[in-house]
Amino acid sequence: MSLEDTDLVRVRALSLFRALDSEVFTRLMRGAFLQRFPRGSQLTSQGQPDNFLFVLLDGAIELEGSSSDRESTLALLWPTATLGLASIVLDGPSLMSARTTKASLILMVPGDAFRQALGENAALGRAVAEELAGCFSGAVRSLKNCKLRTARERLISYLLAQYERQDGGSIIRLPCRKRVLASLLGMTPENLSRAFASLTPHGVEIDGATVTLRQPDALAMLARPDPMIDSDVGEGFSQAERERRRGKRLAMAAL
Amino acid sequence: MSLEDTDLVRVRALSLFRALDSEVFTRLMRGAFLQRFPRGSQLTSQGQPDNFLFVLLDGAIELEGSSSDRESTLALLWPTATLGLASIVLDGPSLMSARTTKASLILMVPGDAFRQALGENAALGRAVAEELAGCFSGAVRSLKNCKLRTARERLISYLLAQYERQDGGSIIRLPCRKRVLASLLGMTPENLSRAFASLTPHGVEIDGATVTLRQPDALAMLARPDPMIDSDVGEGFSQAERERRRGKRLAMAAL
DNA sequence: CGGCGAATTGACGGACGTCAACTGCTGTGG
DNA sequence: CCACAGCAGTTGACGTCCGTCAATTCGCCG
Repeated sequence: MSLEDTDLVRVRALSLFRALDSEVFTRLMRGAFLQRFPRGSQLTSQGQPDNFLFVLLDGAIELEGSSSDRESTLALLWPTATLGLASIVLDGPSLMSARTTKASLILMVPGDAFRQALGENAALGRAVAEELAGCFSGAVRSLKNCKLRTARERLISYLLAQYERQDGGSIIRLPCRKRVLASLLGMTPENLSRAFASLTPHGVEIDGATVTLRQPDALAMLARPDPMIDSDVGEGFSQAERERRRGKRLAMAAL
Repeated sequence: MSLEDTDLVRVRALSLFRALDSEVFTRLMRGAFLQRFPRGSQLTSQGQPDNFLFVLLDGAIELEGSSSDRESTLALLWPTATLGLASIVLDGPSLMSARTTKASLILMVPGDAFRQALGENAALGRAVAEELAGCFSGAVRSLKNCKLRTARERLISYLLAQYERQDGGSIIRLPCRKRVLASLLGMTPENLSRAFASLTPHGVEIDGATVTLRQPDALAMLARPDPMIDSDVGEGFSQAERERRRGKRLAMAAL
């Protein structure tokens, strides 16, 4: 599939590419192409070489780590996130396995062209550095989330973070199946179910993927949300994606 | 304290600075200075602004995360590691608290000068991107270590990683107090003590900070070490530091 | 309508944290 | 130089959190 203008504009607006000269940008995009993937497509496999930088334009991606037959969801990606930047920069193996959880539209940028441009262009270098610093920051927050909180606290913090982020008052739509959420939060589906049940006395009502928080303040007392952890935990490591959300919040605030 | 030539040579050899023009390097170093810190000095505090890039030339640093009166050691840094790169690049708050665990010699590079040079110099941009990609990779490995293994498996993997890394045959010297190691591995000191005890039937002998592995192969069966996790887990997120170790291993292999 | 997977619920067990007591080391000051 | 305070480490008893296994229900899609 060729690059349509509307898609190109969206890519151009990403923090990774925004500061680039038109000439460098077009050179990068010359080798790039758009691809549609059905739900469940494996994009990368942990430990395998990674030859493309992915930009998720539409759909959803699950990042998963595995070791000796155990698996865990490490993050979920939404538009407009990037994937694989660290592997491309280091020319090393993929850190995580990635697979689409919805039919997705993905821009694929060849890694070698990207690496070459990186060595030649200071603006790209800076943008990549900022993006990777954001990835690192996200991973450190996930690590703290995992080491400093119990499973129940992680669930509460997750719900409160979604509550802050989504606009619909005290009503939240879970963005993924519960078993995926459980893995993301580092627990079993059974335990997630019980944790949800234990929150009903605190004003949490669950109906399928719809969760209503009747007493968010009471929940905050149970988990002590922490801005140095909760901004965007487990919601992908991509700075571009964070920016998109920040922009959305600002746009809403302006109304 | 002023920059001595011998120290300057060590800094110049770091992957972060190696590819730089002499002119850019000297400009960066013009505002930099060396400082000695006694054991226990607080270098950064989680959430506080971070105005220096630290380069640990001598000593040791513990990185710690905290949230609502709980604390956890996230990594240990040895020479020649860098600290604070992500915060400097993003001009944001410190992600973790850092404090020296030994008397330390540290090069402090002003953050604003560094940020400015980053925007102007492609070689620096690339070096920073690589360093941060390494940091991200390290953090992701720590996250997998935490989510995919039990406490006992983390200990075994840690011992095996140290065993691979240190030269002294099957004898390991723990690089930190056991309570710090426990926190790094995500367990309590009591539990670490019990985990050690449970390994004696498998050829692990403990004498203070000295650990002897009589049957490393048997240990590997108990934990299934994984190269996509274990390279340098919890041993700092700095690429420069990893390189130093790789160099050491290569130098040893050459003997 | 039938089957499959997601989600829930219960019973059970294991891993790990907490509390307390005890030991040994270390550094410090009389 | 030694006494002693204080902390690191170990060990035991106990409780809690959470994983495992199994049974059941529900919704979805063939």
